[in-house]
Amino acid sequence: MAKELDFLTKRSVDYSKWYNELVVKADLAEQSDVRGCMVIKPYGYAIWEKMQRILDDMFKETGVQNAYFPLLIPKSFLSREAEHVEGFAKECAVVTHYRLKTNETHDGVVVDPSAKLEEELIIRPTSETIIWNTYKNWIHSYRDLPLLCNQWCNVMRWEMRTRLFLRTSEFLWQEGHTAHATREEAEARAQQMLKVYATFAEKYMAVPVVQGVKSETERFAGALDTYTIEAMMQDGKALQSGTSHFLGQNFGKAFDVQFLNKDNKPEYAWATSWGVSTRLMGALIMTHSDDNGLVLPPALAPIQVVIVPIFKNDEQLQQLNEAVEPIITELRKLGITVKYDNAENKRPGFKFADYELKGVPVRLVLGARDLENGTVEVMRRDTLEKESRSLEGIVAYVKDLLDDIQNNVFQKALKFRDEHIYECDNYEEFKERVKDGGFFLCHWDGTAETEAKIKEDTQATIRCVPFNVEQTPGVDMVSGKPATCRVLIARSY
RNA sequence: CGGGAUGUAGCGCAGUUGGUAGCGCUCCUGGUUUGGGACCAGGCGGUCGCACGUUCGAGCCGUGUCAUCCCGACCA
Repeated sequence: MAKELDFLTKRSVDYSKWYNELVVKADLAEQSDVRGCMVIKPYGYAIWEKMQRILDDMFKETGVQNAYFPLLIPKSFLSREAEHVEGFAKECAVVTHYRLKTNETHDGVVVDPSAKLEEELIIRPTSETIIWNTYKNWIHSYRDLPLLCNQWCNVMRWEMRTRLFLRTSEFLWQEGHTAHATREEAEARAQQMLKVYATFAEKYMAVPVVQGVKSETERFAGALDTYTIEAMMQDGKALQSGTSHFLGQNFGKAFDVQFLNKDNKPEYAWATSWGVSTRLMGALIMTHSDDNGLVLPPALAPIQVVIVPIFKNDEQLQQLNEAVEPIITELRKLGITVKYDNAENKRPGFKFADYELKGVPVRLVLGARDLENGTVEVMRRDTLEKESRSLEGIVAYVKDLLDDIQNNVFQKALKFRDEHIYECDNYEEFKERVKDGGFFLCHWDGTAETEAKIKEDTQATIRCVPFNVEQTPGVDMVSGKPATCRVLIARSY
């Protein structure tokens, strides 16, 4: 194995470092020279674009429309909702001036002090405030509701420590913001969008998720309820992969969004917001990758099938080109993305390793031997199995194989996750085992004190109260008091 | 903002008691190769983070400063 790829074997030693190098080597993204920011490279962005397209269609099926709101938020907007500002104040980038000027030595620029803004502008950390300030003008009657908007944009949160895709100062996401006439409708919408996220994660990303509701301390700033999908990474840590918030009337009241209901009585609008970000890329990478690099589920792979010809001279290459052409055409007719890599400046072995590193689900290899025998070598990325098959019926076979891979990577991830979910009611045992990762289902008395103690002792947090776990009576493993529910506890990213 | 470390070629690093900078990878050129990350030969590439100081002389010593990374606190 080439020296620079030794990192792939280090996975169990230092998962963070391994992840970081994989992201860079697979050509997904790299750290920008700008503090805490990330450059998403074309290959990584192609995956994100596929995610965007699928999610966007799913949103629209539920009646959501896209819109766009400003990047800059007047400082005063942010302070209108007390909990919201408290949650975000510490990580906001602030615009204070609108002009630069040449410095005294004429070899650079300085901020022009005379161009100080009367009111500072905040670069959005999330857009509830500016959107609800706008909704005030859009909502007057119950007939204006529900209002269902989504925007695809970037946001900025000045994080202390950043990691590619998982936590960067600037990140790309979508944020949906809905307004409703009734509490019931808003709550239903918040849960509906969580279901959309869960379906997307499992069906397309092949990432199994636990759906649930956050504890009060983990709740979004300004929300009454925060719903979440939690995925398990291969080191056993949890990754919050999407959230949907029921915001009650908090923002309706803060921004004075009132409407007249059917009884001609004024009422504050009910709100939800929900979002997923480029963090999903991190989930995708950390759920499926192996020692050969990335493993992409076919539904999201920018290249689903790569064809590598093996040739010794131009004549052979010509023959292979001709033999391969109908296969490519047929695959593309089925909507399959195919790359035919007949570049002469790289050797086959290099190509094999490179496409494996990039997670291409299926590889077809054709050489002079195959031309004689009418065969082709098929390799599937998820299991790395190779087989020689007849060219006859190869297109239909590959199509089925892609479906099989999509299903298999999900089943594999599901199996891994389920094998690392434990029921545990003994705190000493919990403390010992949680270090090694995994999800723990534990009885909880519902108090913030217990939550804080667990975090202090083990760095683990309550990820959520899962929806699909049968709730049995029990006692809190820390306090010994009667438990209100069984919660999911894990260390997380 | 606390605790620790590091800044030398695009990347990863070495550089001895202070004497004017080197190795591997990458990249470029030529040739031979091509069924699992090729080999040989030649070549390009550096204000040693920045500033000041000590010295005949600083990558190396001193002071300051900036930046980055790791461990905490904070987080989609």
